[in-house]
Amino acid sequence: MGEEVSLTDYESSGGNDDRLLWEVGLPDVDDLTPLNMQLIPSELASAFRISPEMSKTMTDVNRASQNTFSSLQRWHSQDMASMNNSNFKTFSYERSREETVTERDETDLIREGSDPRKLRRVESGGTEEADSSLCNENFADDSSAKTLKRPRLVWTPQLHKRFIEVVAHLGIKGAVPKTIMQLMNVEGLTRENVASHLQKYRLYTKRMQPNEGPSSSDHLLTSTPATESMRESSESGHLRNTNGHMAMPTLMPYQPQMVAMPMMGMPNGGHVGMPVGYGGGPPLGFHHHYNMVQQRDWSGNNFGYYHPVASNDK
DNA sequence: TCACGAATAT
DNA sequence: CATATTCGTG
Repeated sequence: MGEEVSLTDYESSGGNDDRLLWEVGLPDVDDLTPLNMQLIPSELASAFRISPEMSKTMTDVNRASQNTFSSLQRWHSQDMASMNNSNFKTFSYERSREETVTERDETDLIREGSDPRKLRRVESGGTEEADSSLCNENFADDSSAKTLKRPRLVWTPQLHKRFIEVVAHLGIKGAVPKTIMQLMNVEGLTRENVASHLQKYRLYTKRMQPNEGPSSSDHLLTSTPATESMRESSESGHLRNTNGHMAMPTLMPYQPQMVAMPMMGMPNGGHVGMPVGYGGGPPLGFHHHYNMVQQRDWSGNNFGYYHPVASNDK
């Protein structure tokens, strides 16, 4: 459950700390049941033949924590490569799957940690932000970051959803990589990542406009380029800021979480939200095929690689 | 110099 | 396919 939180803030760049957010509403330390406390009375336990190993010592607890941490940190580093065989990877990967399937929606959009390029984030406007959190880089060890190649980003349904939401709320006009990236506020996400995804998105988007109506199929396919009616429906005007940061806690016009997407494994049925601001009668979310094998679907599941950890979200 | 985005490359 | 990278352009 919430283990993914922010241990990975290697450098939370644009984001403001999520930690605060995560802390809000959480029980106080003393409100929590001590981890080393027995949850089941021994009599009861024995009655149900529950493991006799229930009482844990603080040491045990700590050890467990350590493990958790390590697994969360596993990425960084090329070591990943070396220790690759790792069960770590597999481990968390599988877990994410389970969790994802269930229903958690936003919560974790994220991505891994290391990050090569993002050192330069502060640009126009921003004065504040950055710095403070930037330096973190927990494991300064291996040079890390820059120079390192990060694993390919996998656009999980969550990420994609975020993406769609943001794009939808910026007009066609404001939907450019940098801005999108900023609004998504996902740790580790780079502009390139977004640009690439956006390119594909636009592609699908276009491919759907010209209505499939193969009407006069054969010839003349390119004839109807028209469809030019673009207009951004939503006045994207506000929140744009366009430049550094704007952390974002305040804006986000859209509701960040409306969970429950009906579309999960449906074949060609539902579509994800479509961009409200995209050309006239926008195409809907694209998704591809149906087959749950191992494909990813723009509308739903993907069983991908590492599923990042999370942070983000206002 | 930087960011876009189309074209290419993995 | 899905992503990443390159590269001409504004």
